[in-house]
Amino acid sequence: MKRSYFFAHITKEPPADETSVNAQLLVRGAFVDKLMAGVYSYLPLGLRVLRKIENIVREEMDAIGGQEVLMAMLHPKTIWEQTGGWGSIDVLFKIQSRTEKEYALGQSEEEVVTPLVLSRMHTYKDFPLAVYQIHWKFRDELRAKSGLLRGREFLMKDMYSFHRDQVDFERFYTIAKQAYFRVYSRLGLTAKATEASGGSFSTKISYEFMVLTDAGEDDILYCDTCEFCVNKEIAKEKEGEKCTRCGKGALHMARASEVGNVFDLGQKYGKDFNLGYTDEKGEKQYPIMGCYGIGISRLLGVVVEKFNDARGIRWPAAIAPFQVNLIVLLSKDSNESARISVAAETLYHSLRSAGIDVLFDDREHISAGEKFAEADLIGAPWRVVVSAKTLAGEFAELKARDSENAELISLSKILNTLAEAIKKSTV
RNA sequence: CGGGGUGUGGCCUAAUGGUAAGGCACUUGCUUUGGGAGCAAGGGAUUCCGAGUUCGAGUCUCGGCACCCCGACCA
Repeated sequence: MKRSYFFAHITKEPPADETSVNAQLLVRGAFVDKLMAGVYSYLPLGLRVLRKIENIVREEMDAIGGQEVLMAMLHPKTIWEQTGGWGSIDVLFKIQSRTEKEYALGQSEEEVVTPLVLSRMHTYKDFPLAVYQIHWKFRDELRAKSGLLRGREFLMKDMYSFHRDQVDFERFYTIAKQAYFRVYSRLGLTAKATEASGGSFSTKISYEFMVLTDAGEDDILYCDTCEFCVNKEIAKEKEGEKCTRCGKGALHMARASEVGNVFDLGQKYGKDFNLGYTDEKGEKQYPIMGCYGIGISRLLGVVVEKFNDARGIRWPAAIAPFQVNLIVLLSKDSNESARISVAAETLYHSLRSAGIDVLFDDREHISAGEKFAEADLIGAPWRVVVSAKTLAGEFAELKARDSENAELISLSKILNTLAEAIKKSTV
C-alpha cells in the first residue's frame, strides 16, 4: 500500500478525551475512530490488525474441529423470554420497532445457536459438534471504559459445543483450552486460565483466560510455581499464602484483562428450548453444552497496552497491520530523486510480490523526521529506508521497531533478509 | 446508577464579565529533504445545547446532553 494513497490521517497530539494508552495510540495512529463511548469504527489500519487477529483465532478454532457459522445479531424477544434472559440480563440491549415489537441485540448467542443446532441434531450419532462465529456483540454497559477494553459494541469469537455427556464436554474443554493458549501465544501474549464464577446463569465454575496488564479490570491470584490461578472475586486464598494445589509455590496478586472464557452450560439451553436427541435406548436426552468466547477487539486493545513505548505501538509481527514500513527519502537534486524513487519502487514491488505486507511511504515533501515518527507510531516491526545515502553503496537501511540500531543491507539481499525475519517471528 | 472532572476552528490549547488568541493540520507561492523543516500570504468558530443574571457571558447561575476518571455493575 502506498502511503500517498492510504486512508490514514495520523495526528501529533493524542485526543483529549481518551486517557487509556490503547485508545490514545489507536486514535492518534488512525487505527480507529470513536463514534461514542465504547463504540469505535475501524479504519484501514485498525481493520488490518483486527482481521489478522480474527484469522489466527479462526485457524485455531478450525484446527480443533470448530465449524464457522454467522448468526443473526438482531434477535426476537421470544427466544430471550424462553431462557429467562429478557428479564434477568441487565446488559441485554433491547430495542423497539415502530410497530412496538421488541427485539434484542446479540450479547452472546445461546438463544440463537441452541435451536439452530439442536433442531437439526436428532440422534446421539450426530454428537459431538462445535460451531463458532466471529461477530459483533452488544452489551448495555453502564460504563464503557479503557478504549477498546470495555465497549458497548465489540467483536467476539463465540463457540458453542454440544456433547452427549459431561465426560465428552471435559474432553473438548481440554482441547479448546490448548487452542486458546495457542491463540494467545501467537499474539505474543501470555494468558492464565483462571477459575471464576459461572455468572448469573450457571452455578458451575467457569474459566477466564487472563492476560496480566495494569490496564485490565480484574484482580487474580496466581501461583508462581504451578498453573493455579483464581479470580479474586471467588478466591478463598489470600496473597502471600502457600499454594494449596501444588503445596510449593506462593500466591501472587495481579491485575489482568479477561481475553477469553469458557462456560459449562450444562443442559440448561436444551431444556429451555425443549430440544434434545434420542440415545441408543430410544430415550430423549438433553445435551451438555459449552460456550467459549474470545474478545477479538479487546485483544487488539490489550496487545497495544502490552506492546508500546514513548514513540508508539510495537506490533507483534503476526498481527502488525504492515510487516514492513518502506520509506523513501528524496533529495534536492531531481535526477538523483528520480533514481532513488525508482530504486524504492522496485523494492516495493519485489516485497509485495513476495507476499510481504508493506506500507510504502512514497510521499514527496514530507520530512524524514515526520516519516520516521509516523513509522514508529504505526508500529510495523521493520522499517526499511531507501535514500541517497543508502543507495551510494547499493544498500537499503533496515531497522527493527524494537531496536535502536539500523543496519545497511545490500539491495540484492534485503528481500531475503526480511522474508526470513518475518518467518522467524510469525511462527 | 452514585461521586468527581471536562466541553472553545478538523486536532491540542489560551483568553479579570468587555473586539475569541496561538500551535498543529489545511490552501497558495518560494525554499527545504536522515528524527514531527523555514519564510510569506490565506481560508476556517453560532465557544456542546437551552434558559437566566448583566449595559455586556467563552467566563457567573440553573437545566439538559456528551466525554473522561473513581466506585457499583459486568453473559
